Amino acid sequence: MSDDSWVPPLVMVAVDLVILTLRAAKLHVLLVERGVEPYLGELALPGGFLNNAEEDILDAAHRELSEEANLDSPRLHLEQLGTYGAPNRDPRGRVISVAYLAIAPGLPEPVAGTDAAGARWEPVEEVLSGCVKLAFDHHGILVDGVERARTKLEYSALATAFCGDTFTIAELQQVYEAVWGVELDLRNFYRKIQGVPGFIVSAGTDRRTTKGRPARLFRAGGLTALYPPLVRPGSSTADEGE
Amino acid sequence: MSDDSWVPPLVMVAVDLVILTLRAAKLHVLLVERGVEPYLGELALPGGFLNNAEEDILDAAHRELSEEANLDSPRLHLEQLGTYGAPNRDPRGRVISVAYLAIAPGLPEPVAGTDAAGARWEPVEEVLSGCVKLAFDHHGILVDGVERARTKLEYSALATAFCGDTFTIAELQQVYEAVWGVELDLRNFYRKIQGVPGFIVSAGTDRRTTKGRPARLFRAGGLTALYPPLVRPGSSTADEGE
DNA sequence: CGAATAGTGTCTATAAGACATTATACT
DNA sequence: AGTATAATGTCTTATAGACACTATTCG
Repeated sequence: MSDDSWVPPLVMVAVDLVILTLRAAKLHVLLVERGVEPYLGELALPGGFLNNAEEDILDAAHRELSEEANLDSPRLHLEQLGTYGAPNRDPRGRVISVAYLAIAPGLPEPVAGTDAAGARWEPVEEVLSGCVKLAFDHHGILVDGVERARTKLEYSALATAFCGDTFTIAELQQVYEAVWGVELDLRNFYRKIQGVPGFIVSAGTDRRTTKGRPARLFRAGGLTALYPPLVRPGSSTADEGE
Repeated sequence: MSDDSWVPPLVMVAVDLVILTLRAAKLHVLLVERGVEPYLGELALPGGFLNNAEEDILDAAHRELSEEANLDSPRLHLEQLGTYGAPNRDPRGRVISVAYLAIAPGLPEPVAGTDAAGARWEPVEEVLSGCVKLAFDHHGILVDGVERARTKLEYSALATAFCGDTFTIAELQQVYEAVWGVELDLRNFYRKIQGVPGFIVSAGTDRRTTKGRPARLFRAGGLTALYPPLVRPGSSTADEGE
C-alpha cells in the first residue's frame, strides 16, 4: 500500500471570500464578474490562487480582500469558513478552495480600483433564492457563509463588524434584523444589548439628524463572546414529535 | 501582476483527524506514533496525504479513519474542523492540512489492526496541558477540535455520538461532564434533556445491573439542533467591566 | 407646541439553578 | 428489610417576550 517511491498528488490552492455587508438595511455580498476562463463573464465570489508556495493562506485571503475588494482595514473581521475540495469543482484541474468569511461595514458607493473586471454588491437574497447564479460551487460556499454569520451573531459580538467605528443602537438592531431576516422588538433589544457588559461602550457623543432626538453613539467593546447569547427567534423548530 | 504564463503553486494536501471518545468518564483523543520521518517516533494525530488527485477530501478523511483507527461506521460523526496551512508547518515542503473532527462511542480496549506503528487513546487533558507533545502543529488542531466539540455540545445533539447505539441518561450526562470538565446537577439534567423533544427517544428496554434499579435505555432522536440550547455553566466570563 | 426620532419601564411567561424525596430492583 | 441505583418534584431566581409611555431636539 505504501511504496517508497510514492509521492502525494499536487493540487492548486485557491482562496475565496464571502464578503458581507449591509446596504440599505439589506444583507449584500460582494461578487465579481469573471474576467478569465472558466466561467468567463459569470458572477463569482472574489478570490484567487495562492501567489507562491510560501504564501500563508490567511495572508492570501487578506491580499485578495485588498486586490479584489479594495478592503484592507486591519480591523476587518476575517475568519476561515471551510475548505471545498470536490475533485471536479474546477475544470482547470484539482483545485481546493479555502473559503473565508469577511464582514465589512456599510461602505460608500462603489467598490472601485479592483482587479477583477467588475465588482458589485448583490443582495444575498437574490443569490440564495437562485435568481442570481454563481460560478463553481460558490453558491454552496455563500450559503455556508451566510449561515455562519447568522449563527455567530447569536453567540459573538460579530454584529459590530457590520457597523462603522461608531454606531447607534438602532443601527446595530438593523444588522440583526437584516442578517436574520426578522423583526426585533426595539425595547427588548435595548435591554438585551445594554445588559451584556462590554458588548458596546458609549462613544460619548451623539449623532444629530435634521429631525428628532439625537441618538447616542457607541463603539464596539472588547467583548467577543456573548453571554448570555442573543437567541434568534423562530429557531424553535422541533424536528420530530415522539 | 498577472502574467499569461503564470501558474499557481502546487501544494500537497493532507487530512488530519481529531478523533475524540470517552474512556473511563474522561475525554480521550486517538494518537499515533509516527513510523516515518519527519517527527519519526513522536506522537501525532492520525492522518495522511490525499491518495491521488481524484480523491475527495471527505473521502480521504473516511479512509484515514478506517486505515489508522479501524473506525468506519457510516453513522460516525465526521465534520470539517478547519484548514491549517502555515508555510513551514511541514519540513517536507508546502503541505496544507484539512482537519476533521470525529466523535466515536466508547470502544472496547485497543485500537487494533491499524496502519500506523502504534495507535492509542490519550487523555485529552494530558495533551492540552502540554505533558504530552504532538508533532507538527497538531497541538493547535487538537485545541480547536476540543473547543469545537465543547461548543457543539451546547447547540447540537452531538453528545449522543459519544454514546453507543443505546445509552442511559446518566451516560449522556457523563459525556457532558467529561467534555466540559464540569459537574452537572442530575435532576436539572434529566429535566432539560427530556424537555427537548426529539433529542433522545426511549429504546423501550432497560439496562439491568447487578445492583439497584435498572436504567431506562434511550437512543438518539433525529434532532440535530438543540433548541433551546444546553448552556455550559461558567461561561459567563465577562471580558471587561465598563 | 407639535412633529419626529430616541430611549425607558412593567408585567407575564418560560427556563435555569438549587435542593430532597420517591421509585425500582436485587440480595 | 436494607442497600444501591434511577428517576422525579418544588421552590426560587433570572431571562425572554409582549406591550405603552416618557424624553429630547428642531422648526
